[in-house]
Amino acid sequence: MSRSLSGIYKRLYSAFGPQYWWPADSPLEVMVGAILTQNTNWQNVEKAIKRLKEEKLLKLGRLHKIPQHRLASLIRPSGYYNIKAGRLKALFNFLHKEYKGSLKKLKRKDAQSLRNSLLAVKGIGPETADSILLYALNKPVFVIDAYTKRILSRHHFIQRQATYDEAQNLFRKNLQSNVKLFNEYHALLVKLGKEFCLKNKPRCAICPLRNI
DNA sequence: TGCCAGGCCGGGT
DNA sequence: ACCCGGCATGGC
Repeated sequence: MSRSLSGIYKRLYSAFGPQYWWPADSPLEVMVGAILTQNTNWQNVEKAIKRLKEEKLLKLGRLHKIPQHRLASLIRPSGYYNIKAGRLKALFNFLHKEYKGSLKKLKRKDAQSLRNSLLAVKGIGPETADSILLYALNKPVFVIDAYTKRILSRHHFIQRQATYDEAQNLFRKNLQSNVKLFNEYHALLVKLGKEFCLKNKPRCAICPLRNI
């Protein structure tokens, strides 16, 4: 039974319980965090977001106005700060221009066309786009990240070199399309990955999924 | 101490 | 269509 994706979900949920993702106070904060966490430890992202909050800057109007170099210095703890400041600016520009900062207008669009628009923003790739769709806009889209791929491949659900779309299709075809499920499942996979499925530990004797 | 973290882009084959 | 170097800080 655990050798199915829904069985694995049940096992993970039993082991770890709800993860309460995404840790943020607003959809905008989710979007900012989604870019800041690109190839970056979440702890560092928290430091950067804390600095933005201290300056009361987590509002689209303010973020859209501040100079990029100032934004870069504020998000410094998250690493790649010059690159990320540019990517954030591209996102803010998109939100401001296309939707005048209106979350309602954004959410009205269907997931597919929204995904395409997000992917057209420089600095937003498939994982960042899907994180925004799922965790900021509550669209039923499964997020694939490095942990998810590593876990799936180590348990022989996909090849090690499988593409993003291949991994995503696996979930899409084997699970009900459900925002709450996709939210919790991906969060649980990250939790598992951080604790038991590290890059430099190819075999893990105590993985909660070991006997699937 | 060196390795790694909730990716993505641009240039080269 | 892949493959690779670059981007950078902070924790263990």
